[in-house]
Amino acid sequence: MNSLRTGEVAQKLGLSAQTLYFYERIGLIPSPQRSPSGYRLFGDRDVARLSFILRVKALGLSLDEIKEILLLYDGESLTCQAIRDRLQHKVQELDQKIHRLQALRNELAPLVKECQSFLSQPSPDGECSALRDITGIGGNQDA
Amino acid sequence: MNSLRTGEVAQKLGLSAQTLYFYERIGLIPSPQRSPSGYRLFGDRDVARLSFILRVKALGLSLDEIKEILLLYDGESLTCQAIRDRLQHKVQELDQKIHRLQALRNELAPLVKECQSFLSQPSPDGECSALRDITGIGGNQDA
DNA sequence: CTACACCCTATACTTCGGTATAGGGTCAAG
DNA sequence: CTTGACCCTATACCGAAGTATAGGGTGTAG
Repeated sequence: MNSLRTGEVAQKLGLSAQTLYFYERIGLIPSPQRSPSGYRLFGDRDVARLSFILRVKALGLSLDEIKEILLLYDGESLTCQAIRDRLQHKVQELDQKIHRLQALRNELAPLVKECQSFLSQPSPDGECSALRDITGIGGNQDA
Repeated sequence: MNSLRTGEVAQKLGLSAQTLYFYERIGLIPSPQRSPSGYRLFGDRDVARLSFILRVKALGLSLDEIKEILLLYDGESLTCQAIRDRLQHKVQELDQKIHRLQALRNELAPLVKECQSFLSQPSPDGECSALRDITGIGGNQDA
């Protein structure tokens, strides 16, 4: 039944005290016990819950997603299935995001190359095609 | 010299009027001309500038990055080199982001598989290893 | 003249995950 | 008793890219 104060927990987990207050405020963790003078006293379970939060957060889940998982946990209905569904959903989201970023990258990269080749070997008309592609007009479209 | 009012430009470009005000406020576009009664009148160049903004934004540059490019443009010093530097920087950023997301995905995906195999073929101890991995303890860590 | 669509400004609010600040209380050492 | 480290609450603020709302003016058709 060892209990730690806010600063100690913060230190131990690499958070700031303010972040702990914040997590409490948004309902990610329950209000811990208090000492007679009002200091928070975090028990082992509180610290374990926070560790869990940090572990899952490091996996890339948002605080809201973690909160949802913890609600299941609090209701003792944290099943393998429930976790699986959430993780799978997250993996799908990541896949989508990765694809979108790759598409973007593949659109951008050729433009860089065009610029590069123009710089090393300017075309006769003195216009970089990438610049034209992007601005949609010539070098300076005032006209 | 056809000029469009706010709503018409918004409609044409798929923005809201509020967004146009916003772009003006943050200095992304100059204040357009006004009618005697104070209505904004967007000329061809204004619309072209907005199109450019949207085109580049769709490539994934932030409004700040676009603003920076437009400053060069306004100073008539929008060189191929300047564009190239910015684009290349952006491509590098995208590469980093993609790698981080992929690392995340590769950490998450095996957990989903573990859950899957547990669901189809529960282990004798009745515990899903992924769940154990994530929570750090058993199904319900109160103890 | 009135209704209605459209326009204007200014301000506040949104999401996300906190951080920063102000203003005060508690506790142990010296 | 005072100093200093720690703790508390409440509130405001950050970036990004807008959205929403309030409260008012304009322009035109009936």
